[in-house]
Order: sequence, then structure tokens, then C-alpha cells
Amino acid sequence: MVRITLMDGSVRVVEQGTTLGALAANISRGLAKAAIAGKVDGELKDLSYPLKADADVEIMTIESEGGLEVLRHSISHLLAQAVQNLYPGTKLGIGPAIANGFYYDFDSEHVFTPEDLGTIAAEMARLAKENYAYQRREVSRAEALAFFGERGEEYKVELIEDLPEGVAISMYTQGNFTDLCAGPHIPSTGFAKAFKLLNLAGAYWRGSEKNKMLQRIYGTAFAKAADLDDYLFKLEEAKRRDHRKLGLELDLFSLHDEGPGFPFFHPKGMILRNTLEDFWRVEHRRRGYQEIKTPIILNRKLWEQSGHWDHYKENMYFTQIDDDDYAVKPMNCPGGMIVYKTKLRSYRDLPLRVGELGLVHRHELSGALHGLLRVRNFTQDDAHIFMLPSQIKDEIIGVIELVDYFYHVFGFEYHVELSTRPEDSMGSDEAWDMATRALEEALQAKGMDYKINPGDGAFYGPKIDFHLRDCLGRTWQCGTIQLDFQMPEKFDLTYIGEDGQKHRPVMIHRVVYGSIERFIALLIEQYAGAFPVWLAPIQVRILPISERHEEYAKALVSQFNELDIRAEVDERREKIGYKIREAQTEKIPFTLVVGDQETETESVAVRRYGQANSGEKIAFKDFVALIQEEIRRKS
RNA sequence: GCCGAUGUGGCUCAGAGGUAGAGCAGCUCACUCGUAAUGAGCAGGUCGUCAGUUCGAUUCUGACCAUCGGCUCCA
Repeated sequence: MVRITLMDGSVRVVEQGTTLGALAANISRGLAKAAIAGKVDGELKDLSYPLKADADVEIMTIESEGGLEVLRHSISHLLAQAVQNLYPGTKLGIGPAIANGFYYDFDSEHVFTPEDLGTIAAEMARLAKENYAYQRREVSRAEALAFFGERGEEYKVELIEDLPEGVAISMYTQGNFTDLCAGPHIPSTGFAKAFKLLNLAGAYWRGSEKNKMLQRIYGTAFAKAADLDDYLFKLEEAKRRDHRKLGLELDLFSLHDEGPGFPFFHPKGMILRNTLEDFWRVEHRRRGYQEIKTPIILNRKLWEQSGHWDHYKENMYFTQIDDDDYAVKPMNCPGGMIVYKTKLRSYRDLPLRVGELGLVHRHELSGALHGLLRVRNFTQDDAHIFMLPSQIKDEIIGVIELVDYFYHVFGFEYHVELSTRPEDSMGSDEAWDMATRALEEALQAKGMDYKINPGDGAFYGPKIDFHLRDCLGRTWQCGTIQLDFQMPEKFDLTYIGEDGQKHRPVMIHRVVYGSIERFIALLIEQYAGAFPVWLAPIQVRILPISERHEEYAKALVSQFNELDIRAEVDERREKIGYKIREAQTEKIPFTLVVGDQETETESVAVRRYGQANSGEKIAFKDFVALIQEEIRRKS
């Protein structure tokens, strides 16, 4: 007999060899039905796993988060089975569960088309109905190599060869299909009830562009059909928030063949930009930042000195002036270095916080361009902080707090990553260690959760990245803090210390928005285009009922203008319903209807965006107070 | 850059080997109107670009460009 401790702390004594499935049945009939896998002493196991010794056990149901992952992973095997049935000779890559579903990579003679997805899904449904059991078998390395080698599964062979010594190698078989897999899996294919194949993509084997490109099929799966429908509906909803669609509809910006990756900002988009920049300037001035502007094109020698020529050339654009080589700046820092060096600095000047809204150009691969989220020129809300080594931690904490404050104002949730030394980089290991440790300590001092991103730092230093989410759940790096011991060295930056001697300052590169363009894209999606009043390109639209109310409407507009409130009149000879509809379509926060009653009483009938059946009449001066308060609160 | 898909008036989309349509938007006219579309009329496209096949191509083929979904890369 073995003693099993369950999640709730209760203990069951069962016969040795009892399977997890039998244990679940022993606990309750409901659990037996919902169970798909389990955890034994924290390790994921199939329901068929026999309990050999005393253990802590958790039975996982299909509804639980871990359970959903098991289900999705199992359905990726089902996908592979269907594909190999339909397209014999297809070789298998990998097929994991991912955040919202799963994928499987294939190497096939057949080029999959979107139409094939329906055929494959039908085959999957057929296989699910057959209700094959997922049977686990542990094998020796030699046996596994022989099995997959015989079948020409070169990718599986490569995976097996890379498995560490001593690890158990297992294979799962359902019907005529066997895959190399650690498991666990659902008991049988019949559990796959609600799944959908979503799209096709190319993906390099093991994520390296040096390898062959495989064909990846993405899909998703849920415990029940209602959950799947719900998810598919949310995907559709998300498309409505897409900043590329809303940017066009709301007339904020446009992209053209004449400048791929070089966005054009329209008047309304400029209001957004300028509002964000104004806010940025106010908040930075308050925190002791100064502002500079450095040139966009600078001499080749500068880029050689900074190390960009050696480490960043592929991403840069070049030009010639009077037979000399110049580069268009991909970063603002070298310009900032030059400004620092324009005079002798004292330790009393430090920390020196110097900001720059700088337009940088970077050559991104054509296939990577994406609306305003990935472009080839963008404005960084950059700043370089020059400081004493003793000021590092406090300065980093100051930036972390600043970023947190900004994102909070816009209602963004974010996650943080710490990126360490990349392969192509400069400087000593000691300097990198010191810098990485300083960033880590600051994060710990703030009690922040963070993920480590090995080898993803800038070529001159490690960094803390702040990631925001787009409407489809993809995350984008926005804010970043990069600690740099290299540039001060390269440019021989100095300050005069208390001892009257020259010393080397340390510097931070940091951005809060990251890229104004990217931040605007995420804002559009965050608010679904319905901006809070302080950001809205048009804050108030006045709709006169008829021609005789136009004069009053115009008088209101000039009063709003006096107060820096962005207002306009819709003077078209249209019915009020038509004008209301249009103002709502344009997501204008406040629509004011003015007719005889309002004209006579110096009032306005207020309709807020998204609120039907309103039209509350209030005095004009009361409305002004209301909107001013809302602008002030940035809500 | 790589894999796949797409590319028709400002926008959303239909269409066929014989030289293009709809709705919305725009313009004109009428209606002067109280909270999500008043009616009528007009105008607007060398069908992404460049080659090729053909008596003839926007429709077939190829190359290129751009966009979309990924991979890679990064703010």
C-alpha cells in the first residue's frame, strides 16, 4: 500500500501500482470524468502512471491551465498523425503547446495551402472519433534512434542525439502514429473535441536561419466548443482594434509603397504625438532632465569610434557628403557623447540627465515591417544619464519608477526582462558582470518580477526591457534601460572629481515610450481608438440642429479654442442623427448638440462617446469645467 | 532576408481571355431637420509594376514591388 497526499492535504491509502486514473475514480466520479493527467511530486504524468511509492498527487482536469496545455500538446500529435496520413513522407519537426494553442513543424514535399487546413482538420476529427489511446513506452537511446532512423525522421534523430545522458526517452503511440515525446498526454484522442487549425507559416528548424525552413501549422484547442467559440470571437474583436485599421479609419497616419517602414503622420496623428511629447517634456523637466537635439546624419568616423560601425552596420543607412562617408543615425548616443564633451564636467554636475526626442533610422528586414509597431524610422524618447558609479542604483530605480508612472497613466500592464551579454559585443567580462549585477539589484530593490533573456543585450551593455501587449497578445519592447561602461571609454568621457583628478563617468541609455510610433500603435489598440479626452485629436464636436444655430456653435468653438480645448463644428446641412452617427464613428469623446433651447440658455446637450440615449443639457460653463477636469486627470 | 497568402476607384469588396461593377465616402440639387445613415443625380479605375504567351490580357505565365500571417531580428 502507498500513502497519497492530495492537494487539499487529505491522505488516501491505495494499493501499490494504482494508476492516477484509478485514483481519480476513487476520489469522485466527476473527477474521473474530467481528469486528463496528473502531477506526482510535482512531475507531470499520464493517468496511466502507476503509483509505486508514497507521493503528493494532483489530478489535473481538462479545465485547468496545465490541463489545457496537455490537451493542446496532445492535439498537436493528432495534427501530425493526420498530416502523415494525408501526406505520406512528411517528416516531423517539433509540436509544442504555446500560449494560446499549439503548432507542429513539418518538412514535406507537399506545400500546404489554406484549403488543406480543412482537409487536415477533418482527418483529425476522424482520428479523434476513433478514440485511440495515447500509449507511452520508455525506450533506450539506441532503440529510439533505430526507430526514427528507419523512418527517415532526421529531425527526431537530431533531437534524440541532443538529449542529455541519463534522461528517460519516451515515445507515445496513438493508432498508427508514434512520436518522440516526454508527455504527458490525454488518455485518448477522443478528448480532442474543440480544436481549430488557424494558420500556416514558415519557421526555421530550431529557430536558426542557417537551417532549413519548415512548414508550421498553428492551431488552438479548448476543453469545450463554447470556449473555442469564445476565443475565436475574441480574435475577431481584436482585429477591430488593430492599429493599422483604426489608424486609417481615424485618419491618424498612413504607410505607402514610396517609403516602406517610413510612416506618414496626418494632422490627427500629429496631435497624438505632440500630446505625448508635451506630457513627456513636463514629466522629464520635473525629474531634472534637460533636452537636446543632435543631427540625423553624422560622419563615419564617429560611428567607428562608437563601435556601431563594427557591431551595427547591417542595420544602418549610409550616404556621402563631399566624398566623405556619413551614416544616418540608428541611435542617439554618439551625438549625446559629443554634447557631453563640449565642456569640462564636475562631479557636482552628476548625475547629468540629458534627453533627446531623436529620430533614428534602422534597416529592418522587409518581412519584419508591421504597421507602426515595426518601422524603419522612429522617434526614440531617449535620454542619457551620466553619473558616478555610486549613483548607478538610484538612477536605475528612478528610471524604473518613471516608466511605471507613465505606463500607469495609460493603463498598460507590462512585464520586464533582463537581457544579458550577446555574442557580438564589446568590453570586458568584468564590466559586463558589474553592469548586469547593477540592473539586477535595482530590479530586486523594487521587488519586480523579471525574466532573464540570455544574450539579448545591446552590444555595449545589458538592459532591462519593458514589454507591452498588442491586441493579439503579442508583446513589444517599449521602455528599456541600458547600462553602458563602453561608450564613456570609447569617447574618453571624464569629469573632475573631488580630488581634482579626471574620472570616468558611467552612463545609462534609457527610453520610456521606446518609440513614439510604436507607443502610439499600442495606445490605439489599448483604447480601441476611443482615446481619453486629453489625447483625443478632436475633443469636442458641436452639432447645430439647423442653420440658424451655426453662429452660436461657432461662438462656442472660439471659446473652446481660447481654453486650448480642441473643438470643431459640423456645419453640414444634414439631419442631427446623421451627424451624431458620424461623430460616434470617429470616436469623438464629446458631442454637443445645440438647437433653439441651448442657444437661448447658453447651454449644450452633451453626448459622450459610446453612451446611447444621452443628451443631457448643461450650462456651457459647467461643461467647460467638466471637460477641463477630465483633461487634467488624463482619464 | 526566408516560407506561405494577397494586391480591382479614397474605403470595403464582387467579377470574367475580348478592353470593368456594387455599397460607403466625394460632388451637385432638393429637404432646415432634436440624438447612430433623407432622397435624386453626377463624377471617379491605364484592375501593384515590368516582361512574356495570345489576334487580343486587368483575367494565363514569369520576375520584381508592397501588404498580411509567421520565422529571424529588434524600439
